[in-house]
Amino acid sequence: MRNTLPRRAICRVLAESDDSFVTAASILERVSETVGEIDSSTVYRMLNQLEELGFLHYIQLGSQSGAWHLTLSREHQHMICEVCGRTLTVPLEELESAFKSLVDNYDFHVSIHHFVILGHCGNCVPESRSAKRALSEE
Amino acid sequence: MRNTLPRRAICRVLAESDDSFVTAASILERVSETVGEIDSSTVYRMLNQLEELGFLHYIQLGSQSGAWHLTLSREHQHMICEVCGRTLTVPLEELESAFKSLVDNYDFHVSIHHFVILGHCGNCVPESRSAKRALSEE
DNA sequence: CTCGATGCAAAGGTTTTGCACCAGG
DNA sequence: CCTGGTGCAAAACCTTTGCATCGAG
Repeated sequence: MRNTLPRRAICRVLAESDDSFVTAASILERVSETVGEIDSSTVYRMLNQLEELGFLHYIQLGSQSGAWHLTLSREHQHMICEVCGRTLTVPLEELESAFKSLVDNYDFHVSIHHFVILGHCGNCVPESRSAKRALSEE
Repeated sequence: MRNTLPRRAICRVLAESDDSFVTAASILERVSETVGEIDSSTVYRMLNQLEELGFLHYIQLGSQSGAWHLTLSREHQHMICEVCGRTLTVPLEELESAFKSLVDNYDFHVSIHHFVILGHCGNCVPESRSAKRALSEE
C-alpha cells in the first residue's frame, strides 16, 4: 500500500473517529476542511480496501448511506436511538448471555460489527420514518 | 384508501410473503408475473403509506436496498447469515433477558422490527463484503 | 364530480467503474 | 521504470418527486 496524501488524510479521519461511525460523505467533508478536496471514488476504494484487510467494518446505517467503523475495539456493541440519533455503547458482556444461547440453540454466530441495535432511549418517543423525514426537513 | 388494482396486487404479495422480507424490487417482479407491470413509484408510495399506518416495518437489509415486513407477528426476531443468506427466526423470549437488561441499565428500548441480527450459521465461513460481491457475480 | 392514485419522466443521493495520467517505491 | 493510486466523468442503482391524467367512490 502506497503512502499517498489522500490515504494519509483518510486514515487520520478514521483515527480521530475513535469508535464512532464514519460515512463516505463525512470523510470527504473532514478531509476537505484540512488538506483539501479529494475524490469520492478514492474514498470508497480506500474504505473497501481497509475493510478487506479487516481494519474496518461496514454497516448500513441510515436509509441511504452506509457507514464504517474501526475494528479495533471488539468488546462492545452499539445501540442507536432512532429518534434523537444518540449512540450508546454496550459492553459485550451485557449481551453475551443472549448471544450465547443463539450459538447453543441455533448454531448461529453473531457478528457484532455488522449491525447496530435500533430502538429508542428513555427521553424519546418512537416515530415513523416519514415523521422523522418531516422533522429533519424543518 | 381506494381499492385499486396495484394496491390489491401489492397487498397480495405482502400477504403471501408471510413473515419474510420483501423489497420494492421483489414486489415489482412478483406483481409483473401475475397481474402485469406497475410502476415502482406506486410501490414505494404504497409501502410508505402502509408503514405509516403501522402495517409494515422498514429495515435496511443489504448494502443497497431497503426491505419491509409485516408487523403482524411481534414475537420473534430475525437472524440472517451473511454468507448463505438464510434467515432464522428466533422467538423473542430467546433474547428477552438480554434486551431487558438494556432497559434496566441503559433505559434503551429495542425495536426488534427495525433491524436484523447479522452473523453466520454453522455451515458457513464468514467472508468480507467484497468477497461476497465477487461470489454473487459468478 | 372530486380527490386520490397512477404512470411517466426526471431528479436526487450513494456507490461503482472505465480510463488516462501521475507519482510512490 | 512500473505498478498502483488518483481524479474525472459517466454509469448503475435505489428512491423520491412533479405533473398530467385517469378512475374509484
